[in-house]
Amino acid sequence: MLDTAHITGSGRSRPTMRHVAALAGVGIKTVSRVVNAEPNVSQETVHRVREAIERLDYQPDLNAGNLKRANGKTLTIGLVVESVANPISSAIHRAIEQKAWERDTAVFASSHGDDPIREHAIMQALQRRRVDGMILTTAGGSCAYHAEGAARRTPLVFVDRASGGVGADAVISGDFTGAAHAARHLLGHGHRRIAYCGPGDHLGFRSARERERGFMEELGRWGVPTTDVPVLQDLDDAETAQNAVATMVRSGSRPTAIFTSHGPSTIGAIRALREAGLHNSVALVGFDDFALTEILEPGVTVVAPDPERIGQMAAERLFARIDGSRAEPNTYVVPTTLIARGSGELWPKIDAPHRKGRRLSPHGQAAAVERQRNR
Amino acid sequence: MLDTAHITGSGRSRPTMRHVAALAGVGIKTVSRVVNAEPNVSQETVHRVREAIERLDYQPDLNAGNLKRANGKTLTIGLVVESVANPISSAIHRAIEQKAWERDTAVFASSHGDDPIREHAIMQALQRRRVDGMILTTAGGSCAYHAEGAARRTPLVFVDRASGGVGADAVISGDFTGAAHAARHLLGHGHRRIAYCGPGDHLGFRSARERERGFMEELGRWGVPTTDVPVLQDLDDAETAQNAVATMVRSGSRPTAIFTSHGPSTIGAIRALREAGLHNSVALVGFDDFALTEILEPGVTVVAPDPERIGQMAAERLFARIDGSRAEPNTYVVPTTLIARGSGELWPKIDAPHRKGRRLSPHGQAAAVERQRNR
DNA sequence: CTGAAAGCGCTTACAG
DNA sequence: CTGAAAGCGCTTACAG
Repeated sequence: MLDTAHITGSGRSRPTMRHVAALAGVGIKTVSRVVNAEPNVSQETVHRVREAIERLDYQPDLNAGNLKRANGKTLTIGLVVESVANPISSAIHRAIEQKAWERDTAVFASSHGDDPIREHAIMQALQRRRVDGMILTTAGGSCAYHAEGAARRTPLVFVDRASGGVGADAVISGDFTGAAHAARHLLGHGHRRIAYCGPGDHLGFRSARERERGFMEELGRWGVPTTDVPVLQDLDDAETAQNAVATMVRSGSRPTAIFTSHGPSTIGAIRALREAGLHNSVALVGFDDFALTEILEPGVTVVAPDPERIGQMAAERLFARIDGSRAEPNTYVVPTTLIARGSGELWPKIDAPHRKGRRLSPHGQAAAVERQRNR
Repeated sequence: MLDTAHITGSGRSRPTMRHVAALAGVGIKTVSRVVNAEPNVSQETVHRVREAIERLDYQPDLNAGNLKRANGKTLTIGLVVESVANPISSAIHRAIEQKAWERDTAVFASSHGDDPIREHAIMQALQRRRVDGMILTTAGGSCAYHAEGAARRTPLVFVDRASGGVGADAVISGDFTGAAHAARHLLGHGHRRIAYCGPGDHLGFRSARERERGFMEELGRWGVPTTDVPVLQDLDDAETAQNAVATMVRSGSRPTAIFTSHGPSTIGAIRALREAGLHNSVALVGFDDFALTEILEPGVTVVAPDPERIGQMAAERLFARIDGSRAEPNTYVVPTTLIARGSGELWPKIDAPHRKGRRLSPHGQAAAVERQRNR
């Protein structure tokens, strides 16, 4: 008997192609043709089959279809990030999803919370689900070899954080160039004593190191010796950053400007400067952008990454691989944008021998939001 | 021949249970037992099979397994929201994903951009993929009947926006109560002339209307006639809101306080008040919370929803349905929290006959962040 | 403790 | 233009 609908207990069982075929009075192959819009079916048959599909509210089972389908594709991909709630990750997600939608591909999204074990478990699960490919912001750690293994079978693209030696494409922000741009911007506004504040690199991410390098090398080019740079490291969250910056600005050798190399340290620095009443005296440029920074006084000058572009490119690279590309794995760098909002355009107020007597520039007025592309 | 690995062109084909069985010298059912940790396999056999799995790097195909599996579950669910990049949605997503992970369930996430057509297409696609259930922030529109149809076959829970008449569970914010709380807060600080600013409800969302109702009714209870309330509607984005509020505060009958009923209108109001130099004179309470509101001066008092809790509850409801619950569909309301940061604690500076001569309360000093649970 | 047969809902490769 | 047979990689229901 075909009609098992009324004997299965839990919510009538779904109709299958055979139900449709029986109702339309055709073979299942004909139903398959209609469902997949294949040619060589008479108008009238198409019509009858469509009617049966409608009547039964038939929905083809994609998973069953994939099982024998020639190309072996499931039209699904997996996205694995630290947290899907992170603003940058979710912007990346949105962009990837759009590209995927254009290819009828669905996106599994999940968070590993920087736990390499969980990252590995998630990737295993995705492979068991036979995703066509994966996009990964890796938790790093010492489990890179897992990714290596995965990449052998399933196309893999790294986003936002580098591939850590795994032979796969990666799409990341221009950390080095962006940080150098920030340094140049502050140097150009007369600062020579500029503090570096950033997170630790205990997770082994390249980003933090690259930002520090970019910052330091630019200072070096302008003749500022590294030993003259106050460095606050391991500021992993806003509170730690706030305390550290507060201590620093209270000290004798207060910097005239601060570069913060990630969001939390920027927020901490903003708070510390406000609390000390120095937010209009000590210049600040932060890496990473966030909401409301333009409402503060002064507005916060930032080096903004471009998560939409990162997501787009990652999706493009992944789909190219899925389509069979055998090109050498490459790392793609998406340029950042320096957005001047005021805090980064303050001229040194104290200890500025090289620009003695120079006053605040008009940019210090905060309102002008000029955008400069970094090269 | 079993070993087709070296003859398939595109990246050696994956090993199957039969490959493992052949290598271990057992039947495929035995491999199946080991993979699924079923009992009644000798220690030694388990060991041999495990070794073969390891050697071949075998990964069971979950989709194939699901095909005949008794319970018919795929251990996947779908999340459909306006945009996965929206902070509230992504926080909800994170919470859902956590609950799902505990059940070995993977989450498809996608955005409909408030397009009902796309919403429908996404839900269709999810059903073809045989998700066990769906969580939906609906685009509304007139396509509610689609959701109705979907809910008949696949468990469905609405989040963040109400179900619009579809007989399904919903988990939403306490819009009415939260807005009433905001009104009460401002009334309690001496305000009687309080403006309402919010988005239009052209999309048919209940939230906007509920927030307006909650606000108005509370005013009514305090003896403020509705006709005395300046109302700015259709402020769908920050820019529109900024212009409208700017015009309003320049007018003769400026309100002493403003309630903004969603994020963009709050941002617009903040900008307009700052531009007019009134941010320390006109009180402001906004619905929805966002980053950095505590750094502004004064800090922005908000009625904050609880997306984590919303996501958790939505997942709990969905999984209960998936597990067979036949309870009456219900709408669950997650309470909001009023976070006092300064802007909502300003006392009226002009036109405050009922509290003549009363000065700024100490709360007006901004720093104190007191949290009050609304009832 | 173990495995051969049947079948999940489709697609493929054919034969009419 | 159409459909019967075989098979995708597993699980189920049995029989040993």
